[in-house]
Amino acid sequence: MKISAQEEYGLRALLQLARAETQGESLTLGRIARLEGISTANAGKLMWILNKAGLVQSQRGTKGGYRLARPASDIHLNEVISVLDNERVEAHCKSYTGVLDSCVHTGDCGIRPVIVELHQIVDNALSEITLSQLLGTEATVDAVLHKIQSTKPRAESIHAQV
Amino acid sequence: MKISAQEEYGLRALLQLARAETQGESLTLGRIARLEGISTANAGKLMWILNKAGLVQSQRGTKGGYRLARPASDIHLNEVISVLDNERVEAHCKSYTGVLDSCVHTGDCGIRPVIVELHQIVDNALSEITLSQLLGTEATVDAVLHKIQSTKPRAESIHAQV
DNA sequence: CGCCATCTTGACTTAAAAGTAAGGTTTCGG
DNA sequence: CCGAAACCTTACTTTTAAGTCAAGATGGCG
Repeated sequence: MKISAQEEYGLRALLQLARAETQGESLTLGRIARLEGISTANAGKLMWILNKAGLVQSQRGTKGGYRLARPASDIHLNEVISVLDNERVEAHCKSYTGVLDSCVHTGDCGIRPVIVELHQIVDNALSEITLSQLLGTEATVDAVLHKIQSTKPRAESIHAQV
Repeated sequence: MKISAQEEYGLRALLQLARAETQGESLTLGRIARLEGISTANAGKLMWILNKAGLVQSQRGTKGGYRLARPASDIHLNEVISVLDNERVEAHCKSYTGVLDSCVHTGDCGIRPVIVELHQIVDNALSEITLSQLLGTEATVDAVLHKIQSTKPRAESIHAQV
């Protein structure tokens, strides 16, 4: 049970956009990538998904970039996670045929209800948080960029462990 | 944000063991594999992890098999998930150096607290469920096995989608 | 003792996610 | 109308998780 890389980067990217929005700015891919600490190619893929899902709007050409498609106060985290949750696979039981309730364990499976409930709990918790609510503790785009630039490079492949 | 295959199979395997326990039985790898609809090789790997973590006890040789290391009423789902959560990677931010609080976004990152809180919510929810609580709605081992055997084979690679 | 059933262990293969690269398209500004 | 800035799209590579295989170790039972 963990958050995927796309989910985490997507949340943070949207938060950066929300922050930029308060200053009437949009953010280019390169800028988002630097803010996130990922490659522009990777950021491009991410933003394309968010764009397709209608969470952000893109503007091509000079002076282009991304901005939120809706007010930050109207974007709830559960929607973001839902969009980025890779293919939304939620159960792995190989005895499941793809048709709801047609798992051979149906009726005998005490685990599936737990998974469903778990998903609802997470969704409820995230649905109560909007991007604008997270803005309070955030620094400005420029401050973050400056901090990142003044930090020495490090390996890309290190993951946070708890 | 999804449950991994190991987590799901592990939960169900432990539930099968809890059910067997009520009849004073232990379960062999082959039996667990059939109950789960996975290969014995895969089940072996899974059970070895649970064994190493002290959740189950194994007995080799004739009349061997697995049984719960503790009463089902004493095994909470959060412990199971924790053991099976692959390497327990919980954040993907590549600007994170592996030392707690040393992410370049620290202090500017509004997302990490959300992830931490989310994890706690899930853990709390799971910590209130024990294996024995799930037993109520379960059929007997024999009933499940019979049902599985009477079901036609199907592709292994189909995943549940919601 | 010796054999069989069973778990153990590590190496290997396959499948999925993450990340990269490159060429194409659109827009703006001169 | 041209060129640079910026996004779009597809294909490819790398990494990680999932699943398989086979040889080894262990315990029970005749």
